[in-house]
Amino acid sequence: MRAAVCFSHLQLPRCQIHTFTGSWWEKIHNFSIKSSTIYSLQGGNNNNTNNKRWTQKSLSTNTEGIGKNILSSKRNIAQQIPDVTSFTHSNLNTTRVEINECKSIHLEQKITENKDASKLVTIFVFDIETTGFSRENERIIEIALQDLSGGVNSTFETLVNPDKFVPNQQIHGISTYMVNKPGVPRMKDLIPILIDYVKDRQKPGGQILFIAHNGKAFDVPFLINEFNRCSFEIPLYWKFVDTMSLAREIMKVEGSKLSSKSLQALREYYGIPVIGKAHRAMADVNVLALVLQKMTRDLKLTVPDLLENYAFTASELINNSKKKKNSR
DNA sequence: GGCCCTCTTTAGGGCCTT
Repeated sequence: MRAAVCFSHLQLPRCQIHTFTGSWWEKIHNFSIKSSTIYSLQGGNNNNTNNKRWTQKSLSTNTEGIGKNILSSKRNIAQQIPDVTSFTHSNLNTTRVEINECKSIHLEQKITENKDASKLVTIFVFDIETTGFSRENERIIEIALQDLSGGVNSTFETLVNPDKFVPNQQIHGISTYMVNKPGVPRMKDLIPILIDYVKDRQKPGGQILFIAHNGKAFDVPFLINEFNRCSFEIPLYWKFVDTMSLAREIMKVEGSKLSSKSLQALREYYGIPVIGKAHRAMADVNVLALVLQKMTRDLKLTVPDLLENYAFTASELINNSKKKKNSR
């Protein structure tokens, strides 16, 4: 089994990707707030509001450096950003001050929350290869995960013994001989290892987010079926995001030339070179990690945005499926 | 199978995943 399960050890090509992905959420986060207006208090004693000066900080330009400074320390906001406008407390009526105070609290809280939330979420891009499309009749034959935080052991990939003939070798290049042999783990043996691996990567008190392309319709239901077949349940705290939803949003953007929502079309759209053999799990994971970066940048999405607006759990998927079946 | 779009919603076709 050990021969087949592979954890990364900072091999050069992967390391390059991880270095890139390790910091890109922060860049996305910076981008998302760059057009915000931030109000902060400057000067005076904190107990004497009459001496305080309300300063409006516009972050609308050149965020590459500025945004990083903002995120690195809220206290640095006033020092790093040139004033656009400033006015004293005494020039404002009470209502205006209250509104500004609310804005200040809200925006600074949001920045802090986004930053903290991003740090607490372990994001895995993942992909599976299977013997076919039917989750009932087909089996997983390869799984790959990439923890976007990077670092040692940030990738996990393994072939899986399906105990059946592989009829679609022409798609992924995985033959019956490659997987139906000793040393290749079966799903029931692999699941506990996978759960432990994910748990090990989880930050204290943090969340787990899996991201897959067409995951809602294919990867996640397939995983659910395989877990059930092996008498396991997908942990309740695992959340999933389907990048197909993001691709649809990209297509709606005015002027978008994206004509298809397939992973290959997205790769070409963003000018990402082919990385390894398409339809091998880790190769597709590497591509999706880069595509995800581009899409979230274009849609100005933060990690909290993904969790709030796009994430779903396995149980939610199961319940929705049941409701739809009952309504037919 | 789920989702979206439309010549739709009491439906059907196409895309996407292997």
